[in-house]
Amino acid sequence: MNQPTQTDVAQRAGVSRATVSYVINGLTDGKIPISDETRKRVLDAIEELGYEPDARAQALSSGKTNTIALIIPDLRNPHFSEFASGVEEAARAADYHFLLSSTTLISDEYAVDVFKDLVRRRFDGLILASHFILKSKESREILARIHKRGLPIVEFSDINNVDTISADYTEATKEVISHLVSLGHRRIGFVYGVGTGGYELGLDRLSSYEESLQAVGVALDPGLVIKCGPTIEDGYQGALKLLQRDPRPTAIIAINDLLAIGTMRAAGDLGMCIPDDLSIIGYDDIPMANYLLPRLTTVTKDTFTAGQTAFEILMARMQNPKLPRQFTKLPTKLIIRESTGRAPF
Amino acid sequence: MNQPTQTDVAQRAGVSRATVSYVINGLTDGKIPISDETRKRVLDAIEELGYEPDARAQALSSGKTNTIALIIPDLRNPHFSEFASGVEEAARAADYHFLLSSTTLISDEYAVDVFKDLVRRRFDGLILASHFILKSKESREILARIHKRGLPIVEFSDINNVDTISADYTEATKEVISHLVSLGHRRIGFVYGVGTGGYELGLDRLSSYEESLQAVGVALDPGLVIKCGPTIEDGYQGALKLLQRDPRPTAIIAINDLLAIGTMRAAGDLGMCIPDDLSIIGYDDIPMANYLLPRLTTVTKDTFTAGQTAFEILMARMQNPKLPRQFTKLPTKLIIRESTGRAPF
DNA sequence: TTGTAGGCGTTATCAC
DNA sequence: GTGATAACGCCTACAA
Repeated sequence: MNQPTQTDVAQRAGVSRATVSYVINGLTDGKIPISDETRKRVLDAIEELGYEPDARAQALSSGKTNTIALIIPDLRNPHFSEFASGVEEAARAADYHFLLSSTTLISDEYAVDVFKDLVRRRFDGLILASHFILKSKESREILARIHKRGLPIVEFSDINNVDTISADYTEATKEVISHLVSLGHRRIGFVYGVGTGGYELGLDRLSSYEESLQAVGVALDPGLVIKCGPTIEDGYQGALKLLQRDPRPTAIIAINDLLAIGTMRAAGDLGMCIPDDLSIIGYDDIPMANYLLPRLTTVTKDTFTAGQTAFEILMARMQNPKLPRQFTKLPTKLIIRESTGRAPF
Repeated sequence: MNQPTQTDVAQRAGVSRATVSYVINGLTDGKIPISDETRKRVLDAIEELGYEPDARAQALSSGKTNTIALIIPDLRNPHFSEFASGVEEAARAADYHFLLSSTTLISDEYAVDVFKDLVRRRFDGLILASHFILKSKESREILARIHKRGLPIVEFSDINNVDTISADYTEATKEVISHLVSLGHRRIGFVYGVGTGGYELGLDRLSSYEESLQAVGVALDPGLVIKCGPTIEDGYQGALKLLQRDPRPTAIIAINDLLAIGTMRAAGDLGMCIPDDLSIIGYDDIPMANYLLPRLTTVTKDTFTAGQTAFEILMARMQNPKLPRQFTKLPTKLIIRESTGRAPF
């Protein structure tokens, strides 16, 4: 691409390069050392040439990249694309460039590549929604290094010594359990996912599940907990296994809505009716959840807003690196819809 | 962020900056003018410092950004995130950086901003899956300008004089219609979306719908065609309207699976059973389509692969700008699942 | 085999 | 008010 440069603009306007630079970003200061006539000539030249400043050169020269990076595990999971949209819009509103990468559910080396690639582009702040990449020693090192250099980071979990934003599922999961128990459920299955590198997702929800169950005096049955992969199909397979046990669970909790959808399908394939034969609950409240047949009971956390919030925390840290470490807990709430009902027997 | 620089590496290894540069990218040539001993010293220094070259400086200096950009309308539509994933993986495999932006379903000015932002970062090639932004005169100008400068572009439609990749829905839509007609349907509704700036999506499918219908001798009824927005909720509302007509359609075609899901929900809310009371067909075959209750009959086009293909076309163009203009038609296919059945009356 | 020097498009610091 | 000039981090002849 051969975009026009400042020099082109300067020539066309018959001024020096520095003057062009002043016109472009000098007016932010109260001091405006440029005559109106000159300024107009420059602006006209910019307009005619379709000049846009080269952000790379600006960054190089000024030391400010004006860029934040976001790493998510999978672009195709609505939960994360929702989150990413929130971050993107907030970043753009604050005039930040936005680099989005997904580690995808491939391999650990892939994640390391993604990380390195990002580091090469340089950025002023990082939002990390991928626990995955922390599994590999190499990426942990990269992360530790940039963190030590003072690069602001907001993380979605609690692994490193950085600002943290996470959903607090404790209360909501307690609600989930008491909702189910009050409907007569006692055998409550749990489906959770494993990502790349064996990192387990939803352990927070799992422990809440166990605690809440014990709190209401229901004995734990390890056979009711299924660990599977992160895709819908994985959820489907996991639920299938769970439902073929005897006695089978009368309700299943899945750690996200995708897995819950797989679970719904599994129930359907076994000829069960939701919620009459089986109650199902997910987490995330993806937009689609409210349009499924039946509408999915789920735990919401307004993921789009979470993305915006993550950016705000990052922004605060970038502006003031000395801020004490921030822990942000997002509120979650059980949304009771149509996929839960009385226990069948 | 204060990453170490080439200079740091050079000092630590006790060599000049140029030598470091050679070690980093000189070995790709057959010519390796560096002694093994020196090379090792340099590589060690890189390792110890955790040095990663600054891609911006590299780009500035070499003139090659090694970056492609992708613009999609909405990150939250599984169809596009699928496509984006395909592009991202292909790009990464080819060692290209990848800039993803979504114009989101907001405003036209927003889209222009996105576009300008991208131009500032400079890139070697562009994949444009957002017709939206072409609606605004300003963005058309930007696009025309960078195109005139010889920047390779692959587009998802046929608007400009660039390489094009698009799905050919003609055959598949013909299949859709004959499938429905053979099941006894005569009143077949059609739900399509309108994006930002009034740009109409799915006009190709609409005209195929009309032609195919006439070809089998079914009279067109404009009242059976509903134009709505692009979200699930829009599809829901649109279908609701359609279904409250008298006589109501016995089948509905939605131009994408999201709208189809909204349609399914609308039917559900009106107490209709799918497919006994109403048949529904979508387009895109998003992963979820095969897990819905009932499984959605849809027209597939392997969107992930489409993303990879788009990148390959772009790559070919970048390597050889003189290539004749490429038109790539993606094959589509009707996948009959459970959401279509005999007409009820 | 290695080092020197100029340039990529900016910004920022000086003089004029 | 405006115009040189030195960085920024890297690449690439060309010289040593």
